Amino acid sequence: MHSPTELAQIFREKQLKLTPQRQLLFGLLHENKAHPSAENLFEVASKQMPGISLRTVYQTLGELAEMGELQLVDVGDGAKRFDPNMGEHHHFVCESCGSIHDVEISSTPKIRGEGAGYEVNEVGVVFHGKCTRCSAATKRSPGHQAKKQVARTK
Amino acid sequence: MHSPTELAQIFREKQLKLTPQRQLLFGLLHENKAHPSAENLFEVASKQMPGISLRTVYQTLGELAEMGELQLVDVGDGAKRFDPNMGEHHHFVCESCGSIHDVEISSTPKIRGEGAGYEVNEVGVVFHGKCTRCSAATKRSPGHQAKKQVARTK
DNA sequence: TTGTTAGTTAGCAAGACTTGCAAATTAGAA
DNA sequence: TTCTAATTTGCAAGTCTTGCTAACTAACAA
Repeated sequence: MHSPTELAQIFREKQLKLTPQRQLLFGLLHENKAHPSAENLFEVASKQMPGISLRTVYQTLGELAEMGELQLVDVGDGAKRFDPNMGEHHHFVCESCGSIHDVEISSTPKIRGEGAGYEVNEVGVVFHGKCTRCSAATKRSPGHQAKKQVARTK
Repeated sequence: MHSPTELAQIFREKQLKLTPQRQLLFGLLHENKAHPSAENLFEVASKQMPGISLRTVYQTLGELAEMGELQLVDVGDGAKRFDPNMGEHHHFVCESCGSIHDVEISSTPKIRGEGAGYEVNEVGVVFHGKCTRCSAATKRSPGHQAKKQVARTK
C-alpha cells in the first residue's frame, strides 16, 4: 500500500476524488496490521468522523482492493479482512483470541501428484494455532485466554 | 469418512438415530469429490427425498463434521463446502469454473522469521488458478470457459 | 468566487448463507 | 403397541455484503 502522502497523486491518476472519507479510511488502514474487518474500520472511523456510513467503508475498501492498494483476506470467520501489506506473505490465525498475524513461510508449497499440472496463479496459506500471548496465557492459567476478538462467533 | 456400511454402527455408538435423511445425506456425501455446499446437497437430496429440509441438511452436515466424518472447507466464495476426504490434503480452486479439487503438496509450509515460534495446529493451503479443462478451453477459444459453478457471484 | 457536473456518500432494502426456536414427527427401546 | 428422547421442519432472525437512488460535493473551468 502506498503512503498517505502519495494518496492524492494516486487518486488523481485514477480520476478518483480525494474525499475526506477516503482520506480517513486510507489513513486508518495504513500501517494497520490488525487485519480489520469493514465493521472494525467503521467503528474506528466513526469516532473521527461521526456519521460516516458503513456503506462507504465497504465501498472504499472495495475500491482500494481493486486498485491493488490492499489485500482481501478471508480466514473463514465470516467477515472479510483488509490487509494493507501487499508484499508476499501469509497468515496466522489465533484460535483463542482470533487475532491475525502476517507471516512469512519457508517456501511456497507446490502441488504434487495428480494436480501437479494445474495452472496456479495464487497460493494462500493460513496457519491456525495459538499466538504467543494466548499460548503463554494457557500455560499460566489453563482455561483462560485473551478475549475473542472475532466479529462473529461460529 | 467411513463407508455407508459402517454408518449404522457409528451412529449407534454415538446414540444417533439412523434416520432416512441421515442415510441419504451420508450416502450422497460419500465419495462425492465435488466439495458441495449445503445448498448443492439439498438440491440433490431433494430429488431423492422431496420435502427434505435445507435446515436438516445443515444440521446433519454440522453433526457429521463434529463427528469427524467430514471436513468443512472454506475457499472464500461465501458458502462452506463439505469434504468427505479426511486424509491430509489441500485445495485447488478454479477461478474460471469455480470447481474445487483436492491436491497434495510437496511439503507443508513452515513459518519463518518473526512468527516462527507460534503454536501451529493446522495449516491450510488453497491454490487458485485454472483447472485443466478451463485452461485448455482458454487456449482453444480465449474468452470462453466452462460456466461458473459457484453459488454466489461475488 | 461561482457554476457545473461527474463522481461520491448515506440510508435503506434486499440478497446469500446460517442458525435459533418450537412444534410436529419418528426411530428405537421396552 | 406404547413411550420418549432424538430429529426434522418451517420460519424467523442474525451476520455480512451489495444494489439502488436521492442528496451531496470535489474538482475544474469561467
